[in-house]
Amino acid sequence: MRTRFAPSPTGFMHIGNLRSALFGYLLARKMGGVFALRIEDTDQERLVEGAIEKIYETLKIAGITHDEGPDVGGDYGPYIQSQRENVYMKYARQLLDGGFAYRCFCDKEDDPADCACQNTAGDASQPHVIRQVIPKEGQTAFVDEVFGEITVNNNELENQVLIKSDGFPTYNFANVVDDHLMEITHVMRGSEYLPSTPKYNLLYQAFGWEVPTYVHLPLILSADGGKLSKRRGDAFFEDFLEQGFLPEAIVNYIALLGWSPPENREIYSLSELEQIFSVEGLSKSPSTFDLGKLKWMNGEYLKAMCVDDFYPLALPYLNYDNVDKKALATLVKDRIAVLAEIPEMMDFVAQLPDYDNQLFVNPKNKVDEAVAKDMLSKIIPQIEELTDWTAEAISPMIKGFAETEGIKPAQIMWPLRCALSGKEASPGGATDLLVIFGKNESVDRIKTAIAKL
RNA sequence: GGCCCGUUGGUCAAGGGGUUAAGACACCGCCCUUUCACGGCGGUAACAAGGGUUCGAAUCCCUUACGGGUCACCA
Repeated sequence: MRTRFAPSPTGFMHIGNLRSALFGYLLARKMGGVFALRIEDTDQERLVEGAIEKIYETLKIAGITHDEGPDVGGDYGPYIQSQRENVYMKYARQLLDGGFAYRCFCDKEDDPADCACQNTAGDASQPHVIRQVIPKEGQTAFVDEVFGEITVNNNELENQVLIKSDGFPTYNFANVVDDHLMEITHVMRGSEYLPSTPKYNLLYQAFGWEVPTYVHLPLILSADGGKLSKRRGDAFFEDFLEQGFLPEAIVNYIALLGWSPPENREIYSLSELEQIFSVEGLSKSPSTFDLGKLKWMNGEYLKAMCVDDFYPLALPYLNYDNVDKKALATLVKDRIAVLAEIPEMMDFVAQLPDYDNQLFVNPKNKVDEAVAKDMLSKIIPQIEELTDWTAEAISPMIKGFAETEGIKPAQIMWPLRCALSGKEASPGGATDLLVIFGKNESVDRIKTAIAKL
């Protein structure tokens, strides 16, 4: 049992492609088979420098490891199509000899339907392409594991180009030849290939090769019903990494797009997916990429992490001096869905925002501006006296203050938190913020509040 | 336009002749709470439409509508 991922090195990793890779990988792992990587670089015009390395890198980040490929070797190499040119020519000649293909000397613009090349010998030294002979009549049918039996009339099919005039094979040809030569048993790809699959079947037939099992995957659409696009930043794996999504969360999420697990659960590690994946769970209808749900899932992964693992991830977003960054990370870990939310959530740390006094008004906690001013003024001496600046010491101090003043703890907690953060919402309460800011900064901010009030 | 495929709440989706039609995200409400959040509890919300077949249809068939894919010397 062998599957493959066959991307073109054209730049970034499209989410749809990544999912194809993932499902091919999962199926191979589940069945104890082999997952191969093949680079389809037969379009010389679309080559992008460094794109192959990018593919290796992306798969690695996603945790999708291949057993065979250009970088890791294997018995079916080379795994880069541009290095297999002679292979394709050999098989093209075989088709030529068998009458399954012909040399076509027409211009690109000409309609191959009424081209006479099929019946003339032509001069092989002249520029030309090699086309597949498609029967004019009859039907071609194939069975797809997801979509079932699909039949098309041969007259819908074109005499497609197999070898381009530059000598390189087309995807249509190279794909069939390589899948056979590499003994790929399960072909997984997006459903956009469904309509052209009959042509590939005809090729297999012409060669007398066994047809692989087809597993076509439903498309992934964007929120507006169209395709995922580069412009809106939802098309590429890299886009999401940049936005601070965890690779594990992205992989988990896309696994659930067009596939559903046998049990009623959604959070799965890659290795768990490897255990339970099956083509039965694949659906036919296209699914919409929901950023909101991805965010939720990412948040779940963040919450499940321990602080020590989370800290290095959060560090790039915590550019603050004179504060315990790990304490900040702890505060923020369970409150965000995406790492990129950190700066906005933490902006009050570097600089106290210019807030309105209305901030202090909180009827539920029985706090108004007067109460706030009064309580803050009264607690300052106690704060200044405190020598042990830890949560263990600060918390009882505040509670004790509330007791002697005969107020609810919230009546001092709320003003403190507002004074320290200057925001309606902040990660952590008064105690957390006091600890983080330290005595001097805390007192400064509280005095600022009193002055304003 | 031809051909192919699809259609269960706003989204992901289970269910494939008899179900009060799961669950999740989002949304709303309540509770908890030293804010927000987290967490807990609850709620709104769906079988595209019309015909069949059947004792019985979200499930099977047909038609229509809508959506998508594809018709390259791109993959």
